[in-house]
Amino acid sequence: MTEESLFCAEEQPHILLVDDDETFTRVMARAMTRRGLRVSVAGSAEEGLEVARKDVPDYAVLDLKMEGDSGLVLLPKLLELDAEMQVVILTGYSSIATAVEAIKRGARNYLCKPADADDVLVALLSDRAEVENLVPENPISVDRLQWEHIQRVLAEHDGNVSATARALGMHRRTLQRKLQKRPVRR
Amino acid sequence: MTEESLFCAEEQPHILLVDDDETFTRVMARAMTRRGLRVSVAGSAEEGLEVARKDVPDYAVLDLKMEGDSGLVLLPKLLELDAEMQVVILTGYSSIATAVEAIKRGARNYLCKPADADDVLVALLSDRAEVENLVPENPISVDRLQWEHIQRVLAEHDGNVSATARALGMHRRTLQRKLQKRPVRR
DNA sequence: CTGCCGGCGTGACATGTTGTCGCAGCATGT
DNA sequence: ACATGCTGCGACAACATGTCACGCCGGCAG
Repeated sequence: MTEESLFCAEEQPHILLVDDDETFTRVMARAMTRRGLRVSVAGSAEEGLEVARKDVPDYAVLDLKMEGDSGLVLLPKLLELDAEMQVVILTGYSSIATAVEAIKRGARNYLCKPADADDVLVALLSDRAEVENLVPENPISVDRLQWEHIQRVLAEHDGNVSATARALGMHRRTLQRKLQKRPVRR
Repeated sequence: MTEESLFCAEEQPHILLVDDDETFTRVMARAMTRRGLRVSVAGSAEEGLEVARKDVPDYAVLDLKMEGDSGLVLLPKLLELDAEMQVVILTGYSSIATAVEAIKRGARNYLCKPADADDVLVALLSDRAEVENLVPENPISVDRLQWEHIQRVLAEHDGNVSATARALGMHRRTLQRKLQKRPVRR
């Protein structure tokens, strides 16, 4: 995909970016503008909802871990405004548990940072995910497995860190440190 | 959860297990039977579809990586037989991409091996009435999960420590040390 | 209002675990 | 005989964890 405008000016699509990482939204907004979209930006889920209410977007890109509500909370609220809205979740703290939840709540796709504007557009626009050349060659790594398990148990405990640590028989301090780190890929 | 039957005999639910790992299906089938389900087993996606056509199950557990078609191919075909069927994907080769695809194709949930019968039941039944009865569930500890995963991959590589370490992206020395320790309980 | 409790975030430090390198012994195939 | 690959193990620095401790916040009973 090129950086040329993909859309004609008359029907410029409107995309909403919601992320508390300002560097990310600035770069992504610029890239999206260059590709011919009209961009709105919000730094939190609450702000994102406000913006979307005033000017309903066609597309949205949401982060998961933000101050206040997570993108998973915002997602169904956006779809209430417009059930046809195409929403992707884009986060550095990706896990299978949150991916499953995001798709169940109506997300179009789920991406891991780092991802560029083209990745996002493909995720938003591609009609059907290609067939499954996507089954990995190797089994999941132990670190990744641990991350996925922690995320799952954490979700089961509604995000309660202390309860999760108790359930896993692990020290709360240790769990906190693991959660602060980014997930390992593969 | 106990190993007591969760269901009354008159309305014994029917569950289909599809996995080419015979050890897995044997153990899982036994655990499911003990919990009061009627179990069918298939060793491939094609065989699973055949079995399901003759006797449509209420639940299904599908592996991803199998000889022939993947569980992702079987999934929509099963839902054609009965749109109400509750299906989970359970695999050692898990990834966010396949998780997203599985949910889009109508899976109820997506789990990483190793997972036990209780994990599967929770994934199948969560948000339903039955889950209330089996809530006092204790998640497996991270250490135990890691041990079981290592054993699984080790078996897949015929006990080759070096190959296993490579597949898991972990240092051979570290794997050796982990293997010398005894399995953690709980 | 106030004290108590539980959850959350953080610092500090001793101890345990891992990554990394190296070496030697054993099989296997050329 | 040689190359290759797997295994076991010692050593040590880098990193992760368990543990204790403190302060902050929000809910709730007294």
